Amino acid sequence: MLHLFYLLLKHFGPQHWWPAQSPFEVMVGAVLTQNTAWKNVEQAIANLREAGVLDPRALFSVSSQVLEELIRPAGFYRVKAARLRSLVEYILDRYGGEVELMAREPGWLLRKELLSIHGIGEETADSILLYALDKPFFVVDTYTRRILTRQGVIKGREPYSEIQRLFMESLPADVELYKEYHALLVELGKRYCKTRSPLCLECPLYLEVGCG
DNA sequence: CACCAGGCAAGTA
DNA sequence: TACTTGCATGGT
Repeated sequence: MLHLFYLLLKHFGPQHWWPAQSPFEVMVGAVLTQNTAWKNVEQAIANLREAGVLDPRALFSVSSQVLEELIRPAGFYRVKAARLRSLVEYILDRYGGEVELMAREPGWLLRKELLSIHGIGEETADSILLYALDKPFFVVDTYTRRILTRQGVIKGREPYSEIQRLFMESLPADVELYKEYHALLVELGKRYCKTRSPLCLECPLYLEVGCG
């Protein structure tokens, strides 16, 4: 697993994810990017910033209809508005809206709490834990699954937890490593492993490790 | 025109 | 546990 990381790092260079100005913005982005191109999320976040609602209290204070219009470019805007509300409500109730306070809790506890929020599944929870709160949880997304399947490392139908364990049990629990690794997998996936084409001859790893 | 994007929940068997 | 469907905009 580390070998693949160094291969990707050498080829693509550091990705310095996640683009955001605050941990809360990362959380919002994590929800908005669910099954959605990041480009669309950028516009939605820009709208939220212009409206001055990129903090828990302000976001909770706007009406659902206004919120929906602000995030419309990110798609699924009705369900996502409700999901953002659920997330923000949790941060306000449990931590008084203070993300810094939240970040002091142990990761295993936060993960359990995040997963209990309606609209936050495993990938979104881990994205928040890793990129917003600096907790060492590896993020498994569709690209990760696709790339590992093509590498022959997994069969493809394994549950999320199993794939996550594969990384976390073979890598040191290093936040920066996890951040960079996931970002690199997404970069590889976006550029060379789109759709279900069985071969990707353009793939830089094709010759080196047989990314077919 | 079809297909995809940094998922999740609810329903069905 | 393992599929299937709805959610929706914007880019290729």
